[in-house]
Amino acid sequence: MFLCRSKNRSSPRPRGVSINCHTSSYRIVFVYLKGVHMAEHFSKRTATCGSLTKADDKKAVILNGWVHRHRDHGMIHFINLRDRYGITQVIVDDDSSKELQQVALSLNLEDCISVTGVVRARPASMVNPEMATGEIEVKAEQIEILSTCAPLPFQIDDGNVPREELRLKYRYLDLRTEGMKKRIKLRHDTVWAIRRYLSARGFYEIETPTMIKSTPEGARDFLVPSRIHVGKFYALPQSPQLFKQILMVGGMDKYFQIARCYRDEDARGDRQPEFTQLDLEMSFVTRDDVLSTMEGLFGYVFKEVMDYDLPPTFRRFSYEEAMNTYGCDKPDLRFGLELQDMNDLASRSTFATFKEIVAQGGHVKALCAPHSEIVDFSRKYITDLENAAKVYGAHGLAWMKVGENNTINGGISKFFEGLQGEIIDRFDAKEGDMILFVAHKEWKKTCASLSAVRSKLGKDLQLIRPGFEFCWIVDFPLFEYNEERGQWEAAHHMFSMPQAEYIDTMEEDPGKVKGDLYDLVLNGYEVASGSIRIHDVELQKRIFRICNFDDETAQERFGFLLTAFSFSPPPHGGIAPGIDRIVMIMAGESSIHEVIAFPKNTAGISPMDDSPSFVEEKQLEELHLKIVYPEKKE
RNA sequence: GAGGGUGUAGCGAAGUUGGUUAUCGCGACGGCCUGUCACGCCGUAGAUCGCGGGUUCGAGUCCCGUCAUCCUCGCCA
Repeated sequence: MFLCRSKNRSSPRPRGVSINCHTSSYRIVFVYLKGVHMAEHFSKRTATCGSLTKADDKKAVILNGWVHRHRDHGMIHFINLRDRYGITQVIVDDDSSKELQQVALSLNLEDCISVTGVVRARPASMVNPEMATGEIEVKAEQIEILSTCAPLPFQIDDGNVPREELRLKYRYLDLRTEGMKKRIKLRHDTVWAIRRYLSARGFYEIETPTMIKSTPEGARDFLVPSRIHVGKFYALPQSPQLFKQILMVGGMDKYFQIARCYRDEDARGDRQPEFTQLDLEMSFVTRDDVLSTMEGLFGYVFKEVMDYDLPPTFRRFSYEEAMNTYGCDKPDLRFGLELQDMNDLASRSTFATFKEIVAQGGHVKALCAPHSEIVDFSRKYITDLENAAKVYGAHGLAWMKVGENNTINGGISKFFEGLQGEIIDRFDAKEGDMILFVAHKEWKKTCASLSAVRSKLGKDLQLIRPGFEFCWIVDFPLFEYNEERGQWEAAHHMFSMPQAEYIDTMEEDPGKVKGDLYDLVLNGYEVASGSIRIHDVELQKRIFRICNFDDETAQERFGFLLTAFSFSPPPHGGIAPGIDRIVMIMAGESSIHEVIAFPKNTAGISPMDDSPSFVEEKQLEELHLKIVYPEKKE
């Protein structure tokens, strides 16, 4: 295409000057630069919009970018030209040619242009200290409009953030904003820091298939129909779990992968149908090896990417301890408000409701909200807290206030005659504090409800310290009883190792068995989950049986793993940190959408490409599929 | 599957106990301006108030339904 015009190369142009040839529907521009003759569609940049400084004074440059702003003062135009690297002020004034002034006049915001010109240092009075390139500007000699911008559906850069629906529909415009660029860079930096760290420590990055056999437990699978094998389906992986274990059997020793995972469940602010995990597995390790590898990794990543110092090791809580102290298994340690067990005092009180719940084996827990200048502990506010608790099953939220001279008053205080001293001591409560109680037959619901109250208080009273607080939650129960299905299920997954002391007798009371399981928690979010795996076929089969998988079913579903495990698997374990969530927290955001280039909305729809969509009848025929629509409800 | 919030001009918002011609900022368009940097000044256009129905003399406002979207519970080994 260019060859036929190559003869024009014989007429070199002075540096920075170009000629537009309108010999075809597009422009061909010939640029003479650094002694090289080239035919190009456009004047290619010699610098970026963030790179020029005073040291470049008088230098001839070409910049490519978008018109970020255009200030037209009649005989002088200021054009803020933007690219990924920054913004540079371009100037067109009365020295400029009529043609150039004409072009400047015709510029619209977000037009993509190429500016050929000369850098000049700004006089002291015109320096803009707010701008990285505020000490210089580029006097334009020529401006080419590379492409024009249609009327914008929303403005690219200002305080008015459009509703997310629009941002997602026109994500390419949204990506041009400073915030998105910063977050995409943060994600890139994070992923590359991870790769550097792990590779330097002997980990191999290995890809595993994204079309795999469907495994029925856990979340719903996304299915991919096979055209060749009628009636058969691949599944998209919920995680590379089985493959990474098999990589260990294959002697890969240390593996990681930035892996896309798919779960067909309802989305949330911190959940997408497809998401990215750092999947990682190691051979010949115990739990503490995995934990310290992660501590080292995140210490490195946070230092490299954010210059933030993490402690060399993270606090550890057993599952039970975390639940009893914070009410949940992903506590936000950036504030206190620890829970206290109140069963003893409740049963010594005259409060029938509490006494009854304790007598039935239930739980009464409480926390102490400190006196606050920000929030008035009014009846209305207590009702707000109560509603937060009720979402998680609490029937109500009881309260009492701490008065002067170690007294308690209001709410349920009258039932605690003679116990006020003990209550106040237990919380080290001060005048103006409020003590809040949740009582429920179920331990988990008591914890979860009061945890919701704790979270709301943390936010409302502005108790949350800035920063990043990691912790480990360990010793999770290995099994959970599913009331609905009337059977035991793996709390994490069926490949996790029971702790040694439970192995011999685990069939007797599966509910008591603790696993070699661990979660990594950051600022109240679960950001990683892992375990030491079973590497013994017989033990694996016993776990399957407890989870109501008979040998035949287990063989059918996981036969390939069991077969692999008959060939001397090493002891191994691993973990899978969620990249989206971690980068989200690093970015100080509350939705993973903000750190994903093309996220789906809460309904699993991608507003930009409008997926999912119907397919051609012919495609269905090839796959031997027929859609049976659900009947509409009356 | 359930509960809650939101929907007013291209974008972001205001709109009182229901009451005249629905307001403001940004943007767009036209004009003026030689040092701005969120430039400034003058002017113009732009809204079936998500959609459908109801109550009322009168609905952006009240009621019912519906759609979209966000948050939450369930779900997410």
